Amino acid sequence: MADALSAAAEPTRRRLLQLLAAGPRTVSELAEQFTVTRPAISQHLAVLADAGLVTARKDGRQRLYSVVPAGIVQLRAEIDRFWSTELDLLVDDATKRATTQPEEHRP
Amino acid sequence: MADALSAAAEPTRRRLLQLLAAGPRTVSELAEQFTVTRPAISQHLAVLADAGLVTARKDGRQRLYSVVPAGIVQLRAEIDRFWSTELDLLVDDATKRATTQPEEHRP
DNA sequence: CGAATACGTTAGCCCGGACTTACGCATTTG
DNA sequence: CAAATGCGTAAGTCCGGGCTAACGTATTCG
Repeated sequence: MADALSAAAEPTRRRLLQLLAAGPRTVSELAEQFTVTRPAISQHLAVLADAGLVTARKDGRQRLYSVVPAGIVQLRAEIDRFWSTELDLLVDDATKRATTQPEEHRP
Repeated sequence: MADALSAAAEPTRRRLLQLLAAGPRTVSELAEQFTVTRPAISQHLAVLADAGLVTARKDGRQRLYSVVPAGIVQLRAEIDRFWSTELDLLVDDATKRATTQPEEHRP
């Protein structure tokens, strides 16, 4: 099982996860949203599946892909582990400076 | 300026950002923490700089790299934009099931 | 049964990315 | 000034990732 964050970071797969977050979708439905071919989408889905982020169940001749909640939790954990407290403090600092002290550049 | 999330997702660069979050570091200090060579780290730092996530200032013959708060804010925004409400709900669901309803699998 | 549909899979291409080695440049130090 | 240090950069290698085209497979439908 590959690194969930690396798998999810790729732009096309990022978008796929967003689409699947709204509910299960077939491969064709997903492929419609992109300019690349359907096989390309299938391969991206395979990467996401390998990372434990999505799963598919057969439905007639369709394959219905869904997000795997446990995988999403895992992904969230990876993001949070990356996003250290120090980075949070930097964000707080930056937004505070931008909102309360807009004129701090003096000669 | 490249995609901040794609730039930050790469494992080595992820780690670089974490190290820099703790405070400014020289290239050599950073390179010590990795097995790859110093030029490799320099190149990774260049990618992060291109994405607006880090910056360097000259200090004698050293180059002191620091995190750019505005870039981190931008990165955070990208993550949040990716992390849709639906994904949040899935996480809530999954954790709730795991903590309050551990025995929900019945025939 | 044969055609059509909805896939996954394979093979192959190609480009980019991660890496190393070697070098060049500025700066400090003796 | 010369050596040493701390870098960035250039050149070249290599491998993997994303893509397409073509094919194989299961399922549905006429």
